[in-house]
Amino acid sequence: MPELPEVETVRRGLNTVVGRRIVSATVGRDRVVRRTSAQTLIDGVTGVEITAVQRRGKYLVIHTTGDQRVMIHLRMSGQVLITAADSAPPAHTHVRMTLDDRREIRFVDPRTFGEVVAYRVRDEPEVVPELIRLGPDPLVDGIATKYVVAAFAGRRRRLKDALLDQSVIAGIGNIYGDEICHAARISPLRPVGSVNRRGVVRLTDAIHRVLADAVAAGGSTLGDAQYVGVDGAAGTFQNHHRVYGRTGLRCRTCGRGLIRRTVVSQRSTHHCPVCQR
DNA sequence: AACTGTCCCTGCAAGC
DNA sequence: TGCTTGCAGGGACAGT
Repeated sequence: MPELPEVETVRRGLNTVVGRRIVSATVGRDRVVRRTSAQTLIDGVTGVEITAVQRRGKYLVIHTTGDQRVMIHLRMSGQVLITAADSAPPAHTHVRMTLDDRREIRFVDPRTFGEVVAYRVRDEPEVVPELIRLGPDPLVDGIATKYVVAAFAGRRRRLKDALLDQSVIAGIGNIYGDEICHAARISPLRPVGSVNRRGVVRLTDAIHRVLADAVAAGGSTLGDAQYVGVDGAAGTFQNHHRVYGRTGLRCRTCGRGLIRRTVVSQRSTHHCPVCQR
C-alpha cells in the first residue's frame, strides 16, 4: 500500500520525465479524475513541459510550464508506470500521458480508489484542500521532537491514531505506523499524552530511520496490492517488516513476544507486547 | 477532542 | 468443479 516510502520511490522514478513535453493524454475512466473532468486533465497537460515532480506526504504533484499542476494519489492500489508509448497497456490503465520521447506515463489502478487531478495553481485551495492541511513531511521537513511533544500534550488518542493523522505528520500509513511504533518500542495503543519526552525522542528517531530505510529499499511490496516503482520493480522493505503482517509470529527484536494483532480505527495494528510498552 | 461509520472497488477466499 | 457471496484493504471525511 503506497505510503511515504513508496510514493517517494515513484517520485524519484518520475525525475526521468522532468524536461519532457506531454504531447497527448487520454483518460479511460472518468472515476479517477472525479474532482474535475477527463477533459480538464487532457486540456491541462497536453502540450506542456514537466518542470518538477514534488511529493508532500502521500501526494505527488507534477509541476508544468502551463498554469496547471497535476496531483496524483495512489491510495491502495494505484501505480504510476513509465513505459514505451507503444507497449500494450496493462488492465486498469486509466490515464496515459504520452511524452515527446516515445515514452508514456501511465496511471494504473484496479480498485480506482486513487485519483489524478489537474488544477490551476490558484485553485489549489478549492480543488485539493487536503494539501494545505498536511502536517510536516518527515523527509522534506523533518519532524522535530518539540513539535511532537506539543502535538501530544494532554491528548488521549492512541499513538497509532496520531501517526495515521496526516495533519500531524504527513506520509505515514498503516504499515509504517506499526513499524515506527515498534522501532520506538512504544505500544501503538498508548495514549499519546502518556508518552514522555524520552519516548518522543525515540519516536521521532524511529520515524526518520524507518522511513529512510524503507525509501532505500524502494518501499514495501505486499502480496495483493502489488505496489511497484515506475519501472515495474517491486520494493524489498517487506522483508524487513518486524511487526506488520506477522501476527502470532515471534518478535524479531526481543525474541520473546508473539506479535499481537489488534484493531485501531478499523485498521489492523501489530505490535509486540513484550518490547513495546 | 475523540470517536464511529461510510464510501470508494476489485480480487480473492470461503461456502454452497 | 463452478458458481455465488462476503469481505479485506487504506485514506479521507462527514457525522455524533
